[in-house]
Amino acid sequence: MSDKVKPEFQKAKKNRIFQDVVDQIQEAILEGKLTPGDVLPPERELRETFNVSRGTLREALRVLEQKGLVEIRLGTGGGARVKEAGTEQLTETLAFMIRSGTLPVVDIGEFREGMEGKIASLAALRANEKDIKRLEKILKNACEMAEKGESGWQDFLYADESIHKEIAKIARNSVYQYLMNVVHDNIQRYYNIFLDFSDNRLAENCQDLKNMVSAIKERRAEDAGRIAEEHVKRFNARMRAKEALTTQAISKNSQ
Amino acid sequence: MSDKVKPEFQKAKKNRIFQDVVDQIQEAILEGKLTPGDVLPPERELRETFNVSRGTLREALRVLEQKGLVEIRLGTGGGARVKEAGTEQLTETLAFMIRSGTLPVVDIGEFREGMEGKIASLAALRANEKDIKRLEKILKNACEMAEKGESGWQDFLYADESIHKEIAKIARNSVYQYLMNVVHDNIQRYYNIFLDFSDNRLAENCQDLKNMVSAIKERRAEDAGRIAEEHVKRFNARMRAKEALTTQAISKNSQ
DNA sequence: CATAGTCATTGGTTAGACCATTAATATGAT
DNA sequence: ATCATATTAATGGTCTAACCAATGACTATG
Repeated sequence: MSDKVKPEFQKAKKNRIFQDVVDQIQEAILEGKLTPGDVLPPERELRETFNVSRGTLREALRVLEQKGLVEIRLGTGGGARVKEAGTEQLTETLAFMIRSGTLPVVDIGEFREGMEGKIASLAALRANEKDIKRLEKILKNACEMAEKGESGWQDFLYADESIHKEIAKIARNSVYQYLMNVVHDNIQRYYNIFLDFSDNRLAENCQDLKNMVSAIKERRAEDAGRIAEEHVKRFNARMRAKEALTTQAISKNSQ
Repeated sequence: MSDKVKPEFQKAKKNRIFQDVVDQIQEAILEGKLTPGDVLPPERELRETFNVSRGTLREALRVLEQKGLVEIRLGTGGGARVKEAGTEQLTETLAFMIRSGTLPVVDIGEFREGMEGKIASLAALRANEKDIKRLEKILKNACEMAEKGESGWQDFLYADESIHKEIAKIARNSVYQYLMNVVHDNIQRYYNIFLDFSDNRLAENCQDLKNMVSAIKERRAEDAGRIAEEHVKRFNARMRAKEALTTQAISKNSQ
């Protein structure tokens, strides 16, 4: 039955020397032989170590830099520093996939429904008093903005974003927190451009937020999750409707 | 209130020429001026177009290649081809973050609980007859393997993976489907190494799968989601327990 | 003591050459 | 005529050697 095993190997990309250099340095980082903050020797020295030309070495450094593994500084005391593993790289790639349509926005929206629900549930289970206080403070601010009507609209959107991200933080799961941020920055913020005051239904949204925070405060995890999910679901439905209208208008114009 | 706006600009990375070349080509791809399959002119020609040295141009190409935007072939008729936007890049980055511990495995496990639940629910809503048939076929195979006891264990694991991925496909959401694959390949497969026959509780797992498929078939979305979530939750709990034991044993050894 | 200038270090860029791989084409044996 | 083999042109991969540009430390000068 071993013929069922899926190899999933990577194509052994030619004998490219710079790739070998990349692999060696990357491996050193993964094995902890190089840790964040470490500075690699100057290019002219590394060139000798690896016994490659400077050009080849630099191609390797470009790849490592693009992978987010090292950061390169200019001038005296400059050079390639091993970076703290971060999420910028992932974020950039995701952003590109969204912009280019590789990930359909409807799918992302739907994904967000489930994610926000789960996050709210977890937050309800894990919030401490300090968390609740911060949350209520932001909420108060948001609703004040909402009450100002159209003039407070932009600020409400900003406060709304803060609340969602704060809840993600309270859920204390780095994966959810990261995805939440990236989705918000690439989808919600994009959608908000097309929103106008009437779309936003400030009072309704504000009430949703209030209910959600209450549920979290009172540790009603299921409720919190359900409210959050419904909240996002309604938003998505409204955006889809708007999108359909836009598409319709465009196809009408192009006739 | 415009002082509240979060800029989130990127550091204007110095006057690096190759970066400018990267930006221009990337922009051309995003704008559709370059579409997948297009072949860029040879390096020696591009060098003149951008008025840079070949070395600089090649550094730009390395970055574009690393970003997954182009693929470079050798020999006559070779060159840089614009690639179909894919997920390999994202996958590689994620795999690195998991391997390096940037994303804690417990967080990923917890994330998976929610995700698998949601996927099962969606699958229940969207499965057609063909989907169900495929699913039942894989299920039957999996359970036969399970009944063989220890000898069928490895095959059961493989069939189990197939079922989960098939359900993700049925859910018809590219984001969930992608995340499911990446998590499975990087976490589940990793965990499986440490599993032994007794851990796997073949009969219990098989029953879970049966219940899940039934729920999907009968469009009981809530049930399907709950069963899937519980299934993963139990698995995670078992792995955490095992991990704690291992850690304990290690610290005992190192004393 | 402070300010401005000098200089060594290190990444960024250029130029030109040659090597290695690939696919098309020409050549030759059967 | 057909198929195998050798040639060749196109193109990426690598090397060498030089010079430019930014940076920070050191030094001289007021």
